[in-house]
Amino acid sequence: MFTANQSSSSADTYDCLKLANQLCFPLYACSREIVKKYKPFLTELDLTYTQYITMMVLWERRQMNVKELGNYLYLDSGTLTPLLKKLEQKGWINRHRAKEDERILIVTVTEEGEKLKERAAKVPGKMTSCVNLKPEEARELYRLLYKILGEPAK
Amino acid sequence: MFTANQSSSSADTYDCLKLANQLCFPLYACSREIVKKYKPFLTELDLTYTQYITMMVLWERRQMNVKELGNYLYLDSGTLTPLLKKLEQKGWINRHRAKEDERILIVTVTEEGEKLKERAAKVPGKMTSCVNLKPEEARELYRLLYKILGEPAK
DNA sequence: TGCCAATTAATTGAGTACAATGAAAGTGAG
DNA sequence: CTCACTTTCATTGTACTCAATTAATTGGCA
Repeated sequence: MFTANQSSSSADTYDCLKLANQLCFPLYACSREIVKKYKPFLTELDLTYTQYITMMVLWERRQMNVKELGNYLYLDSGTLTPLLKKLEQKGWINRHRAKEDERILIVTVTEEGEKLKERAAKVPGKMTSCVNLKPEEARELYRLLYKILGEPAK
Repeated sequence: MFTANQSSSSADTYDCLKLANQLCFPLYACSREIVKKYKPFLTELDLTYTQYITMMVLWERRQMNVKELGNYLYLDSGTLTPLLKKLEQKGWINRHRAKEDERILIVTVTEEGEKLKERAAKVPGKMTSCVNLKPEEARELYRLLYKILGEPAK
């Protein structure tokens, strides 16, 4: 069920095409609005949102290759390759090929990157006030989104 | 509350930075995954997702200016101007200035655009099988997303 | 061993997103 | 009336996003 039908008493042939009946649209709009709210906090750290979540995975795992990163973030090398080059330029990560398999590019966090983590730790707290959901609503939203993504929400 | 804390027995200083604790991330990933699922159906109509939701608003209202469109879609002229020019090229809309106020650009749907609507009406149904939420879950998701967007879910 | 299919990143091209700036058209207080 | 201010859209530049293609490397198998 991907159109959010509310009980329509007067059914139009094209009701299914009304923006208000789409579930995909608030998802799309909401995602962009949230990213926009992050922007001022991330700009302070010289990070874009995509760079931020990439660093987030790397801070947690210290070392990953491009394919693993892509699986975590639902991004492909077309997005990640230039993004990782930028993070390398900024001095937060290193990129080098695996000796045992030259196809694989390994990404690691530098010391500078670790320092950035300390500053970034303040970002999630600052976002708290930006969304007016009750804790149980946030948990339910989290569950539903991961259900769509086809992964157990743990 | 914008980090989706699950009861953490062993608290790490940096737990707040774990991807799994973010609510923004599944929102961002989910939005892109859904758009990706639309792609084959929309490609058939020679539409991108953003063009699709733009046409959706126009099919409903027949006539709108750029500012109104932007308010509906949470997009600005930087995105809409080139997009509308493309839709005009394809012959589905017309763009012309309002006589009473030359600043305002009015967008209307052409006859060809109306024909496209008939073909597009099949898209929402095709998406149905792509998301495995129960109807009440879809409604709840819809409500929560519009709560974040700061609008009543009607 | 040598070749072929699979794997992994990088590249390319089209299309968004969006902040910042620009330009033209209205508006309104003095 | 007029000039500063606002509104509206267009433009510019940076950064994704992703499908499709390319290139290098590896592993399997005849």
